[in-house]
Amino acid sequence: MSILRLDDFVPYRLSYTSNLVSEAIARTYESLFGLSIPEWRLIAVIAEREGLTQAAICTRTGMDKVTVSRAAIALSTRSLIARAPSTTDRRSHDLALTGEGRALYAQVAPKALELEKQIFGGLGAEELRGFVATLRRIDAIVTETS
Amino acid sequence: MSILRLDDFVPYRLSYTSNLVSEAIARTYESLFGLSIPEWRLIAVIAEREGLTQAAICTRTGMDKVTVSRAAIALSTRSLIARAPSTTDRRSHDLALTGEGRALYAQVAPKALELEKQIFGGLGAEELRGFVATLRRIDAIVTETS
DNA sequence: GGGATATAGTAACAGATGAAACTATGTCGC
DNA sequence: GCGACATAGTTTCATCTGTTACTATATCCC
Repeated sequence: MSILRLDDFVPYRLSYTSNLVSEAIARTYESLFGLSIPEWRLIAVIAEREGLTQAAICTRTGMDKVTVSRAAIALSTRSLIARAPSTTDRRSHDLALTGEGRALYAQVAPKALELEKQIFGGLGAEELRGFVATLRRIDAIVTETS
Repeated sequence: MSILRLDDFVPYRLSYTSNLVSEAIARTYESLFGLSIPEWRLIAVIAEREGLTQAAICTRTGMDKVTVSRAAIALSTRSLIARAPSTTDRRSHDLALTGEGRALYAQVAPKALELEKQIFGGLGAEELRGFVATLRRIDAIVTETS
């Protein structure tokens, strides 16, 4: 680690692999369901927990509020989510899946898990657990550093 | 891995962490040296091996040829790299660092290693080795799959 | 309760990114 | 050696992304 070879430079490797995976997944979501990655993420988090506001989604997922806003508008236009003005704070909207949205989720979720398995299933269970644990540790380091 | 929670979804975790790291690094390169990530990568690979063509850089780094072209033009404009028309193929240019480019590299490289250490040094040596090995394994899986 | 400040969300702008079209050169097969 | 196809690199364009500015509502504190 004391001389610089780009090919061994960890930030580079991380970005490289992440792009590879993201591209593969984005292509699939786009072609099968017409969803961008942010849109898919919104659907996924809302499915887990109805009634989230956009701001809540931002803090949960680290997405930018503009990205979330755009995704929410797009999904709402396609009637996949409903936006009810929050009763307690009229600035925010509570987001929920519509019937249509839930139906789509029921299709996307298994496909997502299948993709995950296709890509990461080749790793041993132990290796995968360690990998994800390391990712979370890196998150913590970067977050507290900056 | 059989029910979908976004927070445990590996492609999501990977992308999340990679973005965190990339942003931190991009900020540093930009503010200290006025370099974008693609520009920095070009400098790094050319420093390792003078005389690469743009196409060679594309295959090595997985960057898009347009990205490489733009970075090469920008670096050339700043006189950080020189582009000599290849003697064997007049379509391609052999890229090399100028004195100025080498001087910049001499500043950037230690900073890059320092950043790497700051972020990844907190992991155990064994953990880090395993992490990078897993990244490479994922590359192989995704590449052969698609 | 009313002015200063913060927050939710959107809009407008600016920069980055990649696909597709294009130019110039090279290679192959005949 | 010449027509067909491939490759290096740039330009164009359409899209995505984030920063900044703005509107509307909420909160704080005197």
